[in-house]
Amino acid sequence: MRLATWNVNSLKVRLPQLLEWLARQRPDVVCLQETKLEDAAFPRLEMAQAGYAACFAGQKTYNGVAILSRTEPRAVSVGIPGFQDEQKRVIAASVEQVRVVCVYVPNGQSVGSDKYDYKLRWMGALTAWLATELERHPQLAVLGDFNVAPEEADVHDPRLWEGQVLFSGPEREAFKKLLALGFKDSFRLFPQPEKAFTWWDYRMAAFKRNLGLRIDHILLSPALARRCTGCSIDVAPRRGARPSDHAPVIAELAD
DNA sequence: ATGGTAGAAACTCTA
Repeated sequence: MRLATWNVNSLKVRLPQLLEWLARQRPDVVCLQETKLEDAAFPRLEMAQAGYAACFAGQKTYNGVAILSRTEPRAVSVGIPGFQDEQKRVIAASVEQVRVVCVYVPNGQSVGSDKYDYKLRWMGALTAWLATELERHPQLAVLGDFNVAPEEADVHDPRLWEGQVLFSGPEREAFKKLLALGFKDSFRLFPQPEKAFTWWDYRMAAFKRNLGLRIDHILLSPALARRCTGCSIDVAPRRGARPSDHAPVIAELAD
């Protein structure tokens, strides 16, 4: 089973790129973030024609998450239970025997801002919820844009980013607490090239200079981590015309 | 010293 995540930064704009990428990579499950679409505008038909069922939770202008899957997603749930949030950032569904959680963690804007506090509260609520989900669903995968670079190796210039949003101590600690539940960062289960990133700012020719961060992750429960045979970042879509600022990440699970 | 770019929407906010 091939599991993927991609922050598309507007599904409306990125639909042609997504369709081309689906045809090339043939993933079984794809978690999308920043769809920026109300549910009525979700391109259900185009997805069906590409061979994918979909569940989605969107809103106008900002946020919005979706799960595409080759087979019909079951037991779909939206949001973090008990955590009041107007922003559409979480959708979960069962696909075959795997419980899939798609997350779009708040960006946080800048350290000390209201949005940063919201990000840390949000990550705390996510962690508490996932602790219970792990017990309910041993085969659990959490995929998405976490807006946190966990380690120095995940940042093009750790000294420059020290203490900055996406790499600050409290954010990295919050991410560590998530891993402490038992999840594995699938990317780090395997040898990887140096300076492997999933996001590059649109500005200052950051992609061309590979000034990126690895903030999109595929976390696997212990049972799924044992089945994982590979994880990689596909930078090809970031090179193309009118790209998202994020590249997709793909993990492979043995049957 | 607050730029640089992209997206959505509406003359600004978010990332």
